[in-house]
Amino acid sequence: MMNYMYPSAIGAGCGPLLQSGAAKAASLRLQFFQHVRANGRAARADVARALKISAGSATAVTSDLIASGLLQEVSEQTRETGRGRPSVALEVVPTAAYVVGIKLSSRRHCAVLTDFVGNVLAGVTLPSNNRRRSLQELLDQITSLIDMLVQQAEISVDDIDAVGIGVPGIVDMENGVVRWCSLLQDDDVDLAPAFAVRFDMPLFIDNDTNMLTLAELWFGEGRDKTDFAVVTIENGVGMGLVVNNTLYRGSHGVGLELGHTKVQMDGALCRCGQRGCLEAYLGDYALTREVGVALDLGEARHRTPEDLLDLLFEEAKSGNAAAKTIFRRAGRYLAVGLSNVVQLFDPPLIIISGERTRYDYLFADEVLAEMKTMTLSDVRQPCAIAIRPWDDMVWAHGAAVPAISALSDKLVADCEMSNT
Amino acid sequence: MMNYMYPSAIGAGCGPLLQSGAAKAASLRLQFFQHVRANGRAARADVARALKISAGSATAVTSDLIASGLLQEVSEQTRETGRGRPSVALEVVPTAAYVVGIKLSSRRHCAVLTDFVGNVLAGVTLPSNNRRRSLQELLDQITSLIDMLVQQAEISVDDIDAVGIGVPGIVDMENGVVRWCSLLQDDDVDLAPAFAVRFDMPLFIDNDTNMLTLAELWFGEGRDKTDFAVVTIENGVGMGLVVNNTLYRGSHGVGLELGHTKVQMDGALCRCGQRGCLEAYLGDYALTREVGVALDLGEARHRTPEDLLDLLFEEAKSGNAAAKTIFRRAGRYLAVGLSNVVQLFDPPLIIISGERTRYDYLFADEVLAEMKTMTLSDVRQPCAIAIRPWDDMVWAHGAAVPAISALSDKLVADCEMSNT
DNA sequence: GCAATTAAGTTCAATGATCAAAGAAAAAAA
DNA sequence: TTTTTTTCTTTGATCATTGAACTTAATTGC
Repeated sequence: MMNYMYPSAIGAGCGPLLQSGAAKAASLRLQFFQHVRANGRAARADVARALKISAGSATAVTSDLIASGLLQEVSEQTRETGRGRPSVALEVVPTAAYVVGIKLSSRRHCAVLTDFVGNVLAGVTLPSNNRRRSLQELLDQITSLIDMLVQQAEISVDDIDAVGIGVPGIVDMENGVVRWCSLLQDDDVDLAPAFAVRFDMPLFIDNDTNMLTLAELWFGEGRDKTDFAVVTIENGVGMGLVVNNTLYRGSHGVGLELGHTKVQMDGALCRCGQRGCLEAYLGDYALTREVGVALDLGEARHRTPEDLLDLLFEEAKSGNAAAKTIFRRAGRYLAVGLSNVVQLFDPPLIIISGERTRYDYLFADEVLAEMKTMTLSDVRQPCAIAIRPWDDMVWAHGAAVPAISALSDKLVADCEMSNT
Repeated sequence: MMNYMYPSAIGAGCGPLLQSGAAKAASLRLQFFQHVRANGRAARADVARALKISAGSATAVTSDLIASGLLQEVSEQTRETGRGRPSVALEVVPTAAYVVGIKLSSRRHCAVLTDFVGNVLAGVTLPSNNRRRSLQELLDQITSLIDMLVQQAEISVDDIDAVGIGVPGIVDMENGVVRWCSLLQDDDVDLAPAFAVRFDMPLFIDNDTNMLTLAELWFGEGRDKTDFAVVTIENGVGMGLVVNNTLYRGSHGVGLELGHTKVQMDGALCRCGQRGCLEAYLGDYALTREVGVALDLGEARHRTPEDLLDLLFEEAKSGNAAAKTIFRRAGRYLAVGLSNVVQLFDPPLIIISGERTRYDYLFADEVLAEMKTMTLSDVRQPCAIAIRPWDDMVWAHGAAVPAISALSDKLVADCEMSNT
């Protein structure tokens, strides 16, 4: 007993070898700025209390940030009660920077222009298609989107300070390389470097599901949660995860593939080649597989899967029992997939989004009830489920987040330099 | 298009509302101390380079920590090469504190005494049983364990500075309350407060799987990973998750229940009442269900499930094909469960531990190969799997981690106070 | 209408953590 | 023995932050 030794100790000592991120804290100016942005408006005294800093520091920091044009005072008339000197609200200067967020997909591209506060100033879409394209073609499409935004918002391209793009695929964020993407002909495409040749501003790319998750963290219901999950149901079924207020990306940047978790040993064949994947029961090809049996298609037989699915949904809504069963079955598998997320991760909230959310049969009360049964134990609180009405713009909005975030870090750092 | 608004914005502003943990960084003294502990030994100059602080700061911090009795210089003779003045290694003073880690279970309790560096000085076990007991009985057993450790290590109880306990159940860490535990008669037992009545030292309690995960993070293969998962196969199947060097506990403190993820829609009945849980194929009752069919039991019929399982394993090892099939089938379901973890979290490493790891049929090459097939895509790197030889002491060792960690924080903070 | 009260914001000397630079110490190499 | 190299220490300087006193601007009560 005395000679117990931990089987595979790595070297001497104990404790984690890698410094946790908490090692280097954000500077006071950045914290202050972020707090004001998060609250929309906040007085110096409010921020001082929240960040537990002295009033003097608040004054100093504020004057620096105002001098750098990042914050501004707001003349706030509305004041019902309270004695003392009225507080002066501060807000982020919206025009301090402009940022573009883009969602690329095979159906249509989507882009928004936001100001420094994240407000959407313009939004445009561009038809896309299923064909794989070259890097140059994609860059042309990106350029078109930016041009359209510039026109709509009546600004100049030079006013834009950064761009974020979410792509359906696998991304090396560090180097701005698209490792694999259904839209591109080639693998390992140097998107960010190529972008830098055309535009004089930084480009941030990431997986599109991650961008949507960031949208929820920055603008949506995730804002007041430290941990939550986002499930996207589109062509495939993806997942985004926020842990400790931070997007978790997994170790290989592949994205979290809820669609390829197995819900049935030796189950239905999935297009990934495996059997029993959730997607094999929830993907469009899975649903349309049985359309011919449920519906008398006639000439509709040759439509695209998407159209077939819409047709099936119409039928189900108008009472076709066979069509309903197809959705019902898919819903049951979805319930299993979601319950697995709850069991494995125990989040306080799962947000479901994506194009397919319009097929509300998937989220019938009975489906959610089923999920609840599958996760409920004596002790577990039920996990909240939020279903987002589908909107492409949200993805594009989320794509702007890394750009806004990096830009704020940089501008606040510049402010620290100059006010020394 | 212009009137796009995020559907459910929470108040004004944007960005996460809760400050991420990075807000308040660890003090330099604490960082310095942690670095020395993590490396076992380190010279001032090494630490200064690693933490990117000046040599002057290193000297100042070191002298404070030495004065407080937390660090000490080591006369290091071994020095092969190098010019200049030889560096003076520093190490944590092992005797600066003593800590006890305890794992409670229905088979046997287990406890270790460690010094301040985490070295195990003594280890003891105490038989347990399946009966539910009162808080007082459990406290008596804890007292016995501590007494035995004190005797073995020839120290006094007063020398112990903190205790950590891992229990199989659901725990409210904050308040030291055991919400539910298979060992206790009652729910919501105030273990830590009751402990405080008997002993004059802090008690830290947590779920046992979390404690094992901490053992891997502090002493095991997880030390050099920022993210990894630990899967425990015992009576049930549990999981621990480390994200960004920090143990992720889930939002309800229920523990991450890999055992109750569904691997088969409408599958085998689980003792939780659901169908298709992984545990329904991997738990002891699942394996022994078919023992009667595979083996001619005779009088062995009335043995405990554990013994039956050992019998089955012996049979399989000596070539019984039917017995082998039982393990083989369980192994296949385990492969599905693990592949789901990989798909959902994409960790670089999964460590498998727990009592059942001795049934190596579960981890036959074909099982791991199957798992690999189920997760492999064109782009995903295979996830490393490490199988820990089972050892109760590791769990107890991990139970000491929160105690050691909290103690270091406190002692270093005291050091900062005194050296002002 | 006028003091008293309350709270926000400002100013400024004091603090203290950290650093840069210079120097002392201890070894190997020339 | 001298030079080089690296570690460690010392010291004065710097800069972010605080605490406390002060100013400003409002409400409340007489």
